[in-house]
Amino acid sequence: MSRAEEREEADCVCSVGMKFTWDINDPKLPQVTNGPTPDRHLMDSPLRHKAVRPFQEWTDGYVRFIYSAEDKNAQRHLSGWAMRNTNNHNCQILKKSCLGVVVCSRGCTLPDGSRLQLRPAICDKARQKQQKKLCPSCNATLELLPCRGHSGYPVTNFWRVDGKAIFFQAKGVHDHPRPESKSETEARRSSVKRRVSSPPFTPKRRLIETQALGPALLSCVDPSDRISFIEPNFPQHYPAFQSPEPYYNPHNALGDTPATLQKPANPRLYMGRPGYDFQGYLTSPSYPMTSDLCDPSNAPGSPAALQTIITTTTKVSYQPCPKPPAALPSYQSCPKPPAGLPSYQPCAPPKPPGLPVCSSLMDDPSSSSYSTEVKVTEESGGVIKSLSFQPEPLQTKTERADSYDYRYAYPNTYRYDDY
DNA sequence: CGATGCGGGGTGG
DNA sequence: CCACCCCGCATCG
Repeated sequence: MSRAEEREEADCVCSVGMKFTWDINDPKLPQVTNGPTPDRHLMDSPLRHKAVRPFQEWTDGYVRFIYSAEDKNAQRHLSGWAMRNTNNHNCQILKKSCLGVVVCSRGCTLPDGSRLQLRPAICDKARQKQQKKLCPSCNATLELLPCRGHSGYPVTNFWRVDGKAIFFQAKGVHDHPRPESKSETEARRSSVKRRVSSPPFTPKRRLIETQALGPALLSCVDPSDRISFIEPNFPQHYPAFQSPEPYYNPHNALGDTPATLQKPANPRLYMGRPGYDFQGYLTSPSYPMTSDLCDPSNAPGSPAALQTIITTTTKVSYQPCPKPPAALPSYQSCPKPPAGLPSYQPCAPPKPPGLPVCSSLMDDPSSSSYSTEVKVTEESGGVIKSLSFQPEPLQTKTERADSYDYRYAYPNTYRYDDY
């Protein structure tokens, strides 16, 4: 996607020519084009045609994407972050909230210099079990760093199928390191399984596997197995450097996700946890925050004000899962879709109560760059703005010192684009 | 075994 | 009312 196009997508111009954009709760969502390029002639319409984009595994910030209904990853509502289903009592919009990341309570450093960042099990039960395990590196207990990136609550992701597209909207900025991607976790799991099932201990092979999957994979291994991981010469690609993409391919048979479009996590996110710095992140390229609030009245870093705007969109202009019985005659009930189909698929003509007026959310500006720190600065000039209290990316490397209460230390980091 | 979805139900603002 | 959370149930790989 060209620079110009990126710009156009992030076109929340808060002025006379205000260009509205969609919100996951909108009664009517933009139509989607097949091609990658938006229809310029309809740019001024809230319902202007939009183009689908390649799947984004690691979304962050207040962003919105439109994927092709054929996109396998989108169909599965995947995310690199560990997201669990959250009941929002709306069968048309699937809501998921972030579980955070599991880390070593002692914050030890792995052989490769990185830190343990496990993917929290989605299943509650499994997660509890997971937390009882010990750090594969230092034997300390594991700890779940909850996500509080959305006004103190976990970052939420919303999915909605509409027409030929799958709409995705995220709210909040992850205030914790990335966990392993889902595919990595799965890979590790199967790897461990293989190992267990094959008696002959083969150090060589294990090392190879490890290198392929990254240090974080060391985690859930049996303590007895641990020693083999303390191998020197550990590849240093995890977590920050690796592109999630390679691991995603297994799920990406259709190849709708150009690896080149992947972007790493933003180092700034972690300022929220001063006690936990991640070298990997800090050295990784950054990308401009994907905030998309454009209402000047929110500017002054008032989480409260911000929340107002943000959460406003969480509610729906839709009927919560229409119940067949009395009431809503004009609505069909949400019939259970045939196996395989998400039940939140549109099942009734959308009802438009309150039109979510320009939710002041602009369209996924995040996609605007997969560049490096420097480049970001260039591009963002005048567009991406940080709140005054927000330190520069690299300054976020708060020394973790000894204190470990990195949880409630700072408010969320917000960013506003396109004032 | 878990990942996912669904949806009933409780809670606090 | 709304946004969140918890929990159990069911399906599926």
